[in-house]
Amino acid sequence: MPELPEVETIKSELLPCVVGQSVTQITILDAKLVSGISIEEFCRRLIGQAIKSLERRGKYLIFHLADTQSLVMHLKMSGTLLLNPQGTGHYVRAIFHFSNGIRLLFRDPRRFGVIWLVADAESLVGRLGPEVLSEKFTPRVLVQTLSKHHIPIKAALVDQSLIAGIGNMYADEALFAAKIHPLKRADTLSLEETQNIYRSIREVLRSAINSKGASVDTYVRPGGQLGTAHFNFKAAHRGGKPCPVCGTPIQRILVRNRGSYFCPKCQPGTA
DNA sequence: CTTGGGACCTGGCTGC
DNA sequence: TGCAGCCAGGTCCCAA
Repeated sequence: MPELPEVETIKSELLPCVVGQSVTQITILDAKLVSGISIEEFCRRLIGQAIKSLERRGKYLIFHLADTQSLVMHLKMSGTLLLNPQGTGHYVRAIFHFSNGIRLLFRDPRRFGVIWLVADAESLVGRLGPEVLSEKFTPRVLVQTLSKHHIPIKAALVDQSLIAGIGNMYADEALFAAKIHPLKRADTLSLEETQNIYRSIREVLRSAINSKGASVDTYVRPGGQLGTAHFNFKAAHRGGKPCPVCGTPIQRILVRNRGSYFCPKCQPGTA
């Protein structure tokens, strides 16, 4: 599942291959992939454009183009970007060719991913909250944000309009590390609990970036290698398995209709 | 306005 | 073996 560490890894590994290059040819294999404009217009406006820079914002990947348009991609759950893979393989929804001969494939079995070509990327990412790893996201910001919402802390952490970048699995990992029950209401947390969550979020995400993301499902790096962050998971996707701290079986519940894993002994609480 | 839950999508896995 | 049903989940949309 591409969350912040996965998209950040993709950005870093794509960057040296595409920045400074121009798009020479595009093949769209799934008409649903491009949002807002026709395939014809998409290709006409994009072909010949040089990639000026590559940026991650939340879980969005933004290719800034020389003419100030932006090519924006969201991989959603099963999207991956592959550089010069051997063969083509299944589930490829688009192929981009670059002036240096590189081919970039958008592979996406569940077909949730979306691509936009927009004049201003802010129209898409402007509603996101502060970047979770940026200097703007301070403990004080988290305290103020959480105090305004009477919703489960797990739901608050994955709400991109509150904080940009945290997804389902890393929210579970951060709450495990902070020993907070996922259903505890955001506005009922103590200052100390919130500060623990803040530290845990940053640590979990930085560690996952160092591990090049978590290959729990379809995620692979652009070169095809797996990430290794999932080997460090203590709660996420470990239903029924022993808690690494106390041995109690990790429990799975639904929070906002999303599978949520936690240790009922280390993260006591409420419901 | 706030909060909660379903829809979208499909491959892989489990259990009868 | 075959098949129904569950599970993965980011974001949008609608209902209470």
